Amino acid sequence: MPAGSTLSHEIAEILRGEILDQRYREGDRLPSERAMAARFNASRGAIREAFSQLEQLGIIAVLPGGARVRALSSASISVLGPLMARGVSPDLVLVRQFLQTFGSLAAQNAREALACADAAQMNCIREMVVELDREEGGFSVAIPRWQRLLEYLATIADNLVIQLITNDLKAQFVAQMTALTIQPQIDKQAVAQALMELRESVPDRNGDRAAAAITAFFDALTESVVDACLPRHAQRARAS
Amino acid sequence: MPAGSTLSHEIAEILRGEILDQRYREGDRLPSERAMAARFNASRGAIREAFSQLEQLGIIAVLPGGARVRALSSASISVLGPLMARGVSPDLVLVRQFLQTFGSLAAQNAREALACADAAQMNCIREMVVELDREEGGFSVAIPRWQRLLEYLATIADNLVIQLITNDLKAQFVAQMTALTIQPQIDKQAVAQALMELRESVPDRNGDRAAAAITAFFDALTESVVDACLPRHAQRARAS
DNA sequence: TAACCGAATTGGTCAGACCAAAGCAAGCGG
DNA sequence: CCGCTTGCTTTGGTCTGACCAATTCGGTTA
Repeated sequence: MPAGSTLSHEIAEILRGEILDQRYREGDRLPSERAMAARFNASRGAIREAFSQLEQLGIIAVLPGGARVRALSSASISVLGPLMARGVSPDLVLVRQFLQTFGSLAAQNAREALACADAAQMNCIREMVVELDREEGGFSVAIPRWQRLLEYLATIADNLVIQLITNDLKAQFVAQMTALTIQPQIDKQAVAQALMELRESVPDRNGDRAAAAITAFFDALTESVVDACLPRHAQRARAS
Repeated sequence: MPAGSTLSHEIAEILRGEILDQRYREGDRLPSERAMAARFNASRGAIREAFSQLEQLGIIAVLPGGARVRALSSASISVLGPLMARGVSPDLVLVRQFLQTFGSLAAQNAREALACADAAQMNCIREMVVELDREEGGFSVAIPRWQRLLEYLATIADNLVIQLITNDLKAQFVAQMTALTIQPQIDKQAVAQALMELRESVPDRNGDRAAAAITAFFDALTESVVDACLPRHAQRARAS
């Protein structure tokens, strides 16, 4: 995981940025390994390792005759982080898409969790939902509680596919968000509504309804986060 | 994407299999690069490239002192394919999880698509839904139609995050499924129900309901596929 | 027993070399 | 003038052997 610790990682990082910035267009042939070695004052081995990483990222295809830039749409999730971080501030469209997607997966986790939780786990869920209802503290207090609930639901659902995806997504996204230090003004009414639905759906083991509640929560969260980001974008536009 | 074309890819593939088969336990140190080079009768460079691929896969961490096996839960999505294919037939739990997850993402696409489609696109969607309702042909005719609809919804939603995820998922999964040649007996009543909900929700632009319909479809699909796989598992158990 | 130190090991990088395949341009024949 | 073949050049894939810094590990010492 240490990104820029070794030379080959650093080189890969630089090239990744250049490719995501469209400095090489899709289908273009990258400069040869030897040329890259000369450019970065490195050995061919280091370049090859960097290329190998970019290949795993899905943004280049290295084949005899030259390495070629692939379409962004065929890349791996791991490009999302760099992609979001490309500009001065994260791309709002991507932020929205990320939160919505994350919400869908969380909702699915809830669905599965309610379908397979045992009595003790159901109790625990109910307690966490009640806990969520206590209103003291604002955004910074409520969010960690939601996180705990969602993580617990994920534990119960035990869906490896979702877990692997959210791993990747978190790795790509959390760094961006924590660096933002924004203060979202979340729509309390919408959250209260979602919470009520959640509280009612849990005892009934109504997975679909719980999923809908979590989706509603993420809808509200998405809007608030995007809104909170907007001023920064205006700021950036002014600066440039 | 050529998997076993080069030596380093082949080595990576072998080692990946051994790691996923738990031949090295989590946290274990892998044999050194030099030892691997001796084992595979290859150069250290080739081994290093193979290790680099496994590192990008998230199943090992290579750091000074030795390469260590990481927890499966911290791996990348790309291990799902090899993981499912490990046994003689795909792991049913993973198949179920995969389909459910895929369904969630498809449902989210539908939600977003209905929220942002223009008039022409709405028309197109409506037509495709009607097309779906024509009952001639069985599973093998209906599925491609659903695929087209879902893909079209994905095009309209234009959610890059979901697209990248489904890219990975498809790449991991499709190979497994097509190799199965199973004949799922899908619950026609459930599908009809979902279809009706879909048909009603589209004109209203009711994204939530459309999403629910698609989720319901995938629930039915999941059950039918898993059921269709069961005999094979029994067969496998008998054989071993 | 516990802290310490040094030798062996390990990953990271470099240099130079060879091969097979792909790319390319000049030259040939039509 | 066009099209094809030839042959040179470039490119990726691999190998060898070497050096460095950091980690590991075993034996020694307090």
